[in-house]
This record gives sequence, C-alpha cells and structure tokens, in this order.
Amino acid sequence: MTRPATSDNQTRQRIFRAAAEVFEEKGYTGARMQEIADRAGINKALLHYYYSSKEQLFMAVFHVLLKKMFEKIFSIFSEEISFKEKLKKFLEEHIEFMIKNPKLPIFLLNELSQNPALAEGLKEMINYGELRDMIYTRHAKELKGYGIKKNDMPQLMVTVVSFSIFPFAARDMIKIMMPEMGDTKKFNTYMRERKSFASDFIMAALKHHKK
Amino acid sequence: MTRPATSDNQTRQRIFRAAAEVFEEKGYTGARMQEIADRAGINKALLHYYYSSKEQLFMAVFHVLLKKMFEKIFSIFSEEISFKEKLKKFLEEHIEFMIKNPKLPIFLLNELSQNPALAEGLKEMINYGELRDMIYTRHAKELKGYGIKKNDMPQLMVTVVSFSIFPFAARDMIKIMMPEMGDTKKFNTYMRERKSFASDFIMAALKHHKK
DNA sequence: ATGAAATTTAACTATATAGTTTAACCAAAT
DNA sequence: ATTTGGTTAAACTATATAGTTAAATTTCAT
Repeated sequence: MTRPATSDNQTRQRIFRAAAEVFEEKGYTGARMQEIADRAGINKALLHYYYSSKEQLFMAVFHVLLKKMFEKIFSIFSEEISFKEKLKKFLEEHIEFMIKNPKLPIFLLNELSQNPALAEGLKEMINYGELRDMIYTRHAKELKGYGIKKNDMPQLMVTVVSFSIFPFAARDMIKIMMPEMGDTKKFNTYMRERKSFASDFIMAALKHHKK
Repeated sequence: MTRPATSDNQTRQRIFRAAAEVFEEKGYTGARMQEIADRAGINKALLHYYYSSKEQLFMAVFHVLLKKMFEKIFSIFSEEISFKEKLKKFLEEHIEFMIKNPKLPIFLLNELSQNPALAEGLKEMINYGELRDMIYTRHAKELKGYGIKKNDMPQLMVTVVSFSIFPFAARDMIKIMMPEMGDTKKFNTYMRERKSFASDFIMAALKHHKK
C-alpha cells in the first residue's frame, strides 16, 4: 500500500520529459514509443506500465505544453501595468521563453491543425472572453489615445504575439532566406535584438496610428 | 513511341493534386498512399506505376509547394515600385494567396522542421543574397528617410511577411482565443481587413521610427 | 526475511501500411 | 488486327510498430 521510495514519480517524470522531447521533434505520427522508452532509459514494457497507450501519453504531454504556451502569454497580459510596459515585458519574457522552447510553436500548431479536437480541453480552462475584454477595458484610455478602437483589438493582439512566435515557427524558412542566421547562437541574438525592435516598432505604429 | 491519347499526363496531374491535398492535410508521416490513390480515383498499382515511392511523390509535391510559396513572396518584392506601394501590394496579394492556400504555411514549416534537408534543393534556386541587397539598394533613400539601416532589414522583412503568414500558421490557436473567428468566412474577412491594417501599421511605425 | 511494487528481458501478437505481382482488360495508334 | 501503354483487381510480401505477456530480478518499506 505504501508508496515505494523507488523512482515512481521520477520514472513517470523521465518518461514524460522524454515523450515531450520526442513528440516535439517528430510530432504524434512521427514519434516512436521505442524512442521515448530509449530516451527515458527504460524499456517498452515499463513505458506501458506507466502510460497505457501512445495516445494517452501524447494527450498528457500535449495538454501540458499547450497550457504552458498559453499561460506564458496570459500571465504577462494580465499584470497590472501600463500597456507600454506590458508590451515591453511581454516581448522580453516571451522571446526568452521561446528561446528555451523553440520547437513548441510548430509542434502545437501542427498537431492542432491535424486534430482540432485537441483544443477541446483547453477552451474552458482559458477565460479568453474575460481576458480580451479586460485588456481593452484596463488600457482603454491609453489605447484610445492611440486611436485604437475595440474593433482593432484582435488585429493588434495577433500582431503583438506574432513578433515573438512567428520567427520561431518560421525558423527553417528564415534559414533558407537568411543563411547567416543558420546557427542557433546567431538566431538567438537576432531574436534578443528583436525584443526592442518589436516594442519600438509597435509603439511607433501606435503613436502614429490614424484616429 | 507515340504518346497515347489516354489520360497519361492527366492522370499524373490528378495524382499530383490528390497527393498535394493529402500531404498538406496530414503531413508526410500522416499521409497514406491508399488515400492519395482514392482521391485521385485510381488504385495503388497505378499510383506506383506513376510514382515509384511515397518519398518520391512527396518530394515532387513538396518542392513545387515550397517554390510556389517563395515565388509568390519574391515576385512582388522584386517589382519596380516604391517601397510603400510594394508593401501595400504585397499584403493585398499575399493575403489573397494565403486565403487560397491556408494550410500551406504549417505544412511547409512543419515538414522543413522535421527534415531540414528538404531545403537543399531550393537554396540554389533562390537568389536570397541578391534579393535582400536589391531591396535595400532600390529603396535606400525611402528607407533611410524612415531611419531604417541595412542592419534593420532582416527584422523588417520578417515582420512584413509575418503579418500575412502568421495568422494562417496560428489559425487554430486563434480559434481557441477568439472563437468568433471559428468559421472560415469570418476568418477570411478578418484577414482581408488585415491588409490595410497591416500596411497602415507598418507605414505608421516606419514614419515614427527613431533615427 | 517478507512482500509489494518497480523494472528488465525477450519473445510474442496484431495490425497497418508501403510496395509488388500477375493476369486480365481497355483504348487508341499504326 | 495487332501492338503498346494505361488501367483495374485482388491477392500478396515485407516491414514497422503499438501493445502484450510472463517469468525473473531488483529495490525498498516494514
């Protein structure tokens, strides 16, 4: 009855992390249970002892990663600071987050696109309506000062997140067009420069926005 | 020796189109040769009569689609019009192109990310260095007027294309956050509004850009 | 020491799928 | 009419992979 002091949750964790790695790299259909077992340093029998099926394991991993992505975005947007500060902070933190999880966006977007039902679990967890209204309400004066109407919010929000997410999603296309950014170090430097480029760019656009 | 008046190239085309559809929807690993044959209205034997292997068929499809994507971008950027006009035209045409090919970006980005070698064929076909320098040289005065240095060009170019590509790549995430854009019609309307939003936004940012 | 859970080993089953084969059939060019 | 190449049908092979099983071994709490 007693929980044995052995790995247990440690093994579960090792499996989970290995699975997250493999799924992120290869996607659901490309991932192999054998490879997950190998990376976790165990065998297939034990893998199925902890997770009964590939699908179950994938679901566990996918939902954690999707939540991770959204929470990172939402947590910054819900802070009680000015829009300008929020924007700056978002770009700084989110780009650092993306540098640590560069494969996350393509993985999530691709799996979602191939199986839209994957979003089901999260639609309730995320109080999107709430947050969207909140952002505009909280920054109403500041945004109106820039001539941004409530109507413009979806365009603006998609634009803001695209600054940090798109280059990672399009990483390999950027490699084709700009081979000088081939290696990760240079690309990360480029992305760190993008923090201030993006917040300057967006603020400049807002200040000059037609009313 | 004479080309038979039968389908021949028509069948090849039907196969190619069916394959493009299935690969775009399911990706390489998710696609099934049987499904491609079914959609082309033929059987597997004939499919392999035209394309000896899944990989060969995939390569043919992938390269055409990747080229299609790049050519659309490049053709507009190489025209002899002012930067402002080019920007406007790019967003208009490229967003219409994306509306017609909404699954293209995720497909290309995902396959490239899982197999970077896929880019090999195209690196030579695309005269990236040429084009990049050309853009800055041709619009040197205009861009300098906006305080854009040659150094800023990679940031600016990625930004511009992200306006049209990102929302399609992130389509299913947008669905989660903004359920009112769930159906294709509303999303396309949103994207058509984005044409002018984006070009106004970018021009405003440039005009206000610190020198 | 004993028992229970964790883990390994290795062989196994079931299934999906890419690709093959063969024989027959059809359509059109000569 | 004969030939050639496009096409079908259906059964087939080979292989990869998810998942199972059972017996043996290890680990650890008691």
